[in-house]
Amino acid sequence: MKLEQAAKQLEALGNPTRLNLYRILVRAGEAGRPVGYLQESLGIAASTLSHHLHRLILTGLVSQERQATTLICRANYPVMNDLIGFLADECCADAACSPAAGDAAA
Amino acid sequence: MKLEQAAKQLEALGNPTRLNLYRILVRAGEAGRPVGYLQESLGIAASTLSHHLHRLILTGLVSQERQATTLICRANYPVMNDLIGFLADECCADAACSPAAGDAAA
DNA sequence: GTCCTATTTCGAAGAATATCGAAATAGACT
DNA sequence: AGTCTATTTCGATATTCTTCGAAATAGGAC
Repeated sequence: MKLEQAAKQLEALGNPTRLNLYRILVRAGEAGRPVGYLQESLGIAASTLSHHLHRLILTGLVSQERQATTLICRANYPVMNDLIGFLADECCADAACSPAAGDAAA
Repeated sequence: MKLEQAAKQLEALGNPTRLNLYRILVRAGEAGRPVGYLQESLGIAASTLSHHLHRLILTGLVSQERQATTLICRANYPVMNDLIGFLADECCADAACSPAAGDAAA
């Protein structure tokens, strides 16, 4: 993954409203959630939600599928995994990276 | 980790300049890198770098140590690990989350 | 075709961000 | 004290983000 791409995805998740939104979708699993449900859960204006959703979709973290008049939103797990992979990769590239590595000083 | 905290850290990493900066520090390992080195590597104004560095430090992702007139910056691995853990956690909370899980529908 | 629900797009206002250069501070050396 | 290097703080500007309500579109039901 390119750094620019990763930065865009991190930025997309780096907003409390969007992270919350994304979390709901992640926890919803393959079933996904309709936009209306998300709007009620988050308690924000529909237009605001649409805006955030759009950003999440642009980065590939979320996808939508139409079911009649309702739009179902789903978290895109592979994309999330790539992103986590990027972070972990950078972290472990040249350095020791264990959760409790307190004495790794040169 | 709280969602607000995670969002702040993700936002901090969600800027190409800062992600690049952070990557350099991560790859530098325990040795860290002086601010001046980072400035040359990134090719940005010292004041701009200082600003970004400050944001990274505020979220706990980076820490500094003074060595005479030089400030050494280091990536804070445990914080990064917590963040990755948060993402992975959210991802795997209620849903199957394997890199190639294409048929995990309910 | 008209109506109804679900969702997005438009337009706007205020807040926050990214960036820079100039000036200020921190620490060491003479 | 004076000077030199390293880094931050200040002040300003252009850009981007967040949020909303109002109006437009998508799809189905009568």
